[in-house]
Amino acid sequence: MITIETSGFIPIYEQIKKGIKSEISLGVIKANEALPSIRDLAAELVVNPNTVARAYRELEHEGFICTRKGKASFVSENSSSLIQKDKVRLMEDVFDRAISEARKFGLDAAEIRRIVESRLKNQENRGEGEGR
Amino acid sequence: MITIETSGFIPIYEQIKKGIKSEISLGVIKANEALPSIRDLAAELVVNPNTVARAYRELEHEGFICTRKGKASFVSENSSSLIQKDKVRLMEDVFDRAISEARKFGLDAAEIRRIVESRLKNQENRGEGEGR
DNA sequence: ATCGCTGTATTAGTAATTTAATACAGTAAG
DNA sequence: CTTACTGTATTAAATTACTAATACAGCGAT
Repeated sequence: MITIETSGFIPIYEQIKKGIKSEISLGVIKANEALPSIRDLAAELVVNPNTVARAYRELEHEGFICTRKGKASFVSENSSSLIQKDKVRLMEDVFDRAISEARKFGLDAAEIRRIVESRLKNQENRGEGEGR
Repeated sequence: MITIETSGFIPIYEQIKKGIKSEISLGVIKANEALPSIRDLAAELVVNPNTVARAYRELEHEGFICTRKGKASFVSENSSSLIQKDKVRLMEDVFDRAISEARKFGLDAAEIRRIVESRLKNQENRGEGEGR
């Protein structure tokens, strides 16, 4: 289930893209399976169909899904390996950003490790599947 | 030195706010010292003065700096303790986001620790003071 | 062919960010 | 007082993301 954060600065179509990648990565949607239709997903997320369409269009352009007009959008055959590479890059990026932000505030490696540990524990206690 | 990322999704005034907080936190600007003038900083960052003014206005509203019209904006007397609290909150937020993103892709705590370690090492090797 | 679903495309409107050009007001030095 | 610097305020324009309404085109079942 994809969750949308309207309060942040991250565009909805980016959140949708990341959400789809996540679901492919987790095997919630498998290769050659159909994604939800643009209109359905838009209704579910309470978002404009065009916003979902943009996410799908970009995912197609990046090779993760392929689209057959009139039928549906499908997870690409080779999505697994693509996602795998993308996942590594994505995660490196995410933590690089977090760490360099911490560095900007003068935290050293030890303090960063401490925070990560504390947040890992904190999130474990608040139930597994909850995004927020 | 504050760096602005125009390619991202984060508003410039937010980046400036974070940059100032960082410099206060690091002691680059100390309590009761004057910040660069709005026009100077705008020229340095190649940004509109209004954008810097907005950052200053919000920082003042949050209590980090105080402004004397006709003179300059100064770092607040009690900025240290304020920043300290804000820093903790900010860092928790940053790593919460990173971790919950990782969780969305099915990474467990061990894998997250491994990535954090690898990125910490990676950034050490690429010189200390570099943001990117 | 018609109906109902799919994705696609176009156009227009709203909201937020940023830019731009000004004008105003306080401070300090000449 | 004049000059030159501070921050502040206002208004308009440009840009971008998102929303909204609508039309078009492909696919498949009836």
